[in-house]
Amino acid sequence: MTETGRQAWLRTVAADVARLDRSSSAERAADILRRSITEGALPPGAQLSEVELTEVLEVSRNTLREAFRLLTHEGLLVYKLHRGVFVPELGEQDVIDLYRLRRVLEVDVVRGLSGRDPELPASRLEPLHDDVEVAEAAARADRWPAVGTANMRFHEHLIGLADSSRMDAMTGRLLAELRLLFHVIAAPRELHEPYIERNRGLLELLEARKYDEAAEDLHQYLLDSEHGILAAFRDKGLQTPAAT
Amino acid sequence: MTETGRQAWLRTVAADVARLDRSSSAERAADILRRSITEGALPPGAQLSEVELTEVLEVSRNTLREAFRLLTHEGLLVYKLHRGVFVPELGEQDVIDLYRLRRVLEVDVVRGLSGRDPELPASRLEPLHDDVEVAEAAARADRWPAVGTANMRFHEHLIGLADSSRMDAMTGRLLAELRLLFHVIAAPRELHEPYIERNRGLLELLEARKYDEAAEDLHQYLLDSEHGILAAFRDKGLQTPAAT
DNA sequence: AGCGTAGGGATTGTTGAACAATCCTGCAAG
DNA sequence: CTTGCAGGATTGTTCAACAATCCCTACGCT
Repeated sequence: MTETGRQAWLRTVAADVARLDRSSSAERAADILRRSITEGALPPGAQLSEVELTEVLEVSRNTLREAFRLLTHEGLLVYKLHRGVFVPELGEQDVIDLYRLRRVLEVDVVRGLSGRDPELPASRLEPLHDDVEVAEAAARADRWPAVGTANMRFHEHLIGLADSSRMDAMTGRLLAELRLLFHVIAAPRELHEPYIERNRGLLELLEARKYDEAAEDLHQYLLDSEHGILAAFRDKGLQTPAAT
Repeated sequence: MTETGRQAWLRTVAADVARLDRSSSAERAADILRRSITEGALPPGAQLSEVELTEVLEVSRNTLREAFRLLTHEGLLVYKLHRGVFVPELGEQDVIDLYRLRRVLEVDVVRGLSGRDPELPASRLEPLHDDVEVAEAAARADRWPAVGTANMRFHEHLIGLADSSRMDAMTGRLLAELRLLFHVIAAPRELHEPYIERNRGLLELLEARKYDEAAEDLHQYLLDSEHGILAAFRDKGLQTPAAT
């Protein structure tokens, strides 16, 4: 095992320990709900009944409501007063909003890599490398939702290069909302396939330390991705839900 | 915290409880705590005891915990599992992190004003105009914390020009955290005074539709502000608290 | 003395029930 | 067809009790 490989393993273990350490019932319930939402089991617009979920998740209503609050903060649920919690229905306006923020944050991170005092160690790019390979393997197995997950993780790791905890938190939320959008699109292959190759290309630019070029590439990448999602939206005839 | 200091704070809260009759209990409790934190009555690092606050705020522990969650989402409190809630202690690293995000977001908003299809109506700048005048009036009355509040509102309204709900939410949180930092700085006048004039200057550039020039000005503005806060930090000998 | 460890006290985490407030549904009157 | 009004169901809020965990102190060991 290489030295960097060992460090990657240690990071994994440390992450697991941290996950066990923070085991509160509300967060466990939130984890389960988060997966149900991001994997599409709970479609946009669905209502989450309190009594029903207390039975399934085996937690009290108070704890469940705390889990709701956590997910509300992540943008995966919305409260409607005296009516309950729902999986949000995002529209074209949300796509535009989300991608504007993605472009601002991600492009700035890449551009900021050029002026670092200690130059970025090559080992920092390994998680990105792994994500690309996972995506390629999933594509060969025709598992397109897994490709989408790997692509998203690529962008999370990309933001992680900035060493900004607040950027990490914001990105986590943005990508969670983006995942909501993916589930209303019928063609996951057409949606995700082009970006496997583009992620690899971006990674190669980063490895070559051509940061400004990479930033320009990423900017166009995100514009294209936004355009693709908007086009899929219009094909499906989906409209922005009426604001309450 | 000294015993007399704590009692003084408790009296303040009790007065607030008597004055505020409206609104739900959880939000009312959150309102009182928010003011206590942003106005400095609860210093960074202070622990908020549940039983003590239930007595003072006259709510149940569950309701109080609900208020804690609301404030946690705003970045004004942090949870430590099985240890309680604390007012976060921010350090130099947080200043750098917060200002990096402020620069990225605010400068992008201003730069994005140039390419709008319907040009920005002059009326959209009115809130900014009001904020500047409020700050100037507060300065004449030597009310420097109020100057800081008005300056912050100026930047909130600036971000609001982008019509992005997600940027608004992020900015609200960033500025709340920033306010936490102000209270460990002894000289509010030196901290806030220079930016009254700079806000007016920035506003005039916006009114003249010189958006690129305004973006450049704002960029330097935020660099200077960051530098000032970091300098004040080092004068006080404050260090970044150890990460848990 | 120094170190590790077990117990006690205090604090937080979680639960279930109870009650109030609000929304939705269906029906009847105009 | 619209309006108004019960009735039932769901959410909003509170409370008190119990379980789990942490911190601190005192004890025993080397």
